Amino acid sequence: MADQDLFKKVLSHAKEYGFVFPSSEIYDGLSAVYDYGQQGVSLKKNLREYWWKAMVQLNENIVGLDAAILMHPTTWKASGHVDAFNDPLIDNKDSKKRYRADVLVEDYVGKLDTKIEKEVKKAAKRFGDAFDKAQFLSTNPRVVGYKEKGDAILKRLGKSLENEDLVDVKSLIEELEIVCPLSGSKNWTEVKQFNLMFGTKLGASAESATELYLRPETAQGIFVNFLNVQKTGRMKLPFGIAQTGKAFRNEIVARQFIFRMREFEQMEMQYFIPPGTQKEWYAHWKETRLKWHLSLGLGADNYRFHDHEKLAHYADAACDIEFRFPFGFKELEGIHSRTDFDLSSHEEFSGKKLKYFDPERQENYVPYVLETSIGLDRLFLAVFSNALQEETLEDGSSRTVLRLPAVVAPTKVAVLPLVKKDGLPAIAKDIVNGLKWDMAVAYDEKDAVGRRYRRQDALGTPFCITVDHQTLEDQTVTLRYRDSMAQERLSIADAKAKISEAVAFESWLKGS
RNA sequence: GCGGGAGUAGCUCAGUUGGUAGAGCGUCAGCCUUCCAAGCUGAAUGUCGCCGGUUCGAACCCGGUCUCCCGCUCCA
Repeated sequence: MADQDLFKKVLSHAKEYGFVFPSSEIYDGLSAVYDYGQQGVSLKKNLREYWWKAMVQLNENIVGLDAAILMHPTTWKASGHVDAFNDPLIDNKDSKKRYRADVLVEDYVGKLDTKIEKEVKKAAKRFGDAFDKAQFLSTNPRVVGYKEKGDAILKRLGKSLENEDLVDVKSLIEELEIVCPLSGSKNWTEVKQFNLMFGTKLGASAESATELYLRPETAQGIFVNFLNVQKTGRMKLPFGIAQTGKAFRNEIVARQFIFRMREFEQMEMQYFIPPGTQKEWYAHWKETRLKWHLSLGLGADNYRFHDHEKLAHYADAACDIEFRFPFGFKELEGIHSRTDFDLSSHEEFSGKKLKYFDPERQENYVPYVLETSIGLDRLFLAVFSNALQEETLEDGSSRTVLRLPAVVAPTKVAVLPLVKKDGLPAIAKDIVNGLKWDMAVAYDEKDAVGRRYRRQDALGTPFCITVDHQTLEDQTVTLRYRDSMAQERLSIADAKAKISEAVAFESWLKGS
């Protein structure tokens, strides 16, 4: 299937079988916001659990946390988001290209610097060995003029940005006669401020209200609780804090179904380590996280690492684990070596010490942080789109099957009476009642059994148990496998044991 | 935000030069059926994305708007 067709199929299957719906659809939906339906909520919950168990349950030194979405506004100054998530943007009306207004001005100043360098080169050639660069820079009138002009521009830009005086930024661009690099045109729109963080207010009345943000990442909730957890949990470095939860970004363009949403769920683990050990822990978590992904069985070929060339302000190393989505390789999880940037910054802004006393080193220090951060919705999309297959059978007919990893499938087994009479439904319902304490189970008696199998295939149910007339005599049932369509006859207890083993967390994660 | 494409039943789509909407699959009820969809009978479901305009009359023409897909742009 062509990628484009596959993606369309993913969208309609997700809708048709109750996995994902557009948000508030009866009102035409809300751009880049989606709801998870009766099937999707289970798949999503199971994926979250699969991650949580691998992180928290299996690691003595990793503990959980559920921080609030709303945080003290200074948090986002300390984290750098207030600066980094606010971009003044300007469009060129002729080329239709959008630029960051401050970058345009900075590039202009960069050109002045280039001119200065040219003058220096020229002079150096002219004067030879007698050339004194420092003196030349401070005395040559042309060079001094460039330097002063550049400094004045940057100073004015800085001031305008600080005062959020976007009109002056526009004036600056006009006065400097900056042209669009592409079209050469000076036909600019107004400068607009784009804030990637959602704002809201704490307090009912307008006068007394405090401006708040919906968190753009869950990580900061972990950092501000670092000492709380470390002290009350008696944690020793290295240790980790894991958290899943919603984050919000007011993306200018949000696209590709649930891949980039304005409201999304992150699963993050911040690992606190002694300074100087970040390289080895970075390597460790890269390997560990890839293994975890591979344990889901979506195929090793569908993953790759992408190392970041350009590093964010907080990182000294960073990479993504990318997955082959229907629209190409895209980021699924990020692994960042965040240094001590966040904790140090929170120390500075809060005035509180966020240090750890290392009994081995006999010293106090701000720990370094190694972050793993995965988008749950992206993981959902990866698993779902990979699982959806249109299969041609030996007899030439086709079936739609959702080959979800059994450990995360919304329903583990469907119990089906072969026919809707002769007491078979009653037995099937007894089996359902016996199984439902241990696993998610469905019951269906409508239509021919073959059709019911196909319905379960489309929902990703890995097993079906069928009750027939022989069951009345010897208590055996048919266990039917989603992936192979094979069947085998066994006792109810044996069927249950087989299914339990096949859907067990341990069966999937152990050894990976 | 710009450009291109699209929006008709749960899903995929048809709908003639403008004359009050259809198919296939699915769903529901019943029949028939002893293990892999597409057997029989019957039924439900649409303000034709939304608002406005032109017209005697609009799913169709015009304007606006919302949403989705693709390409730019953006994504510390």
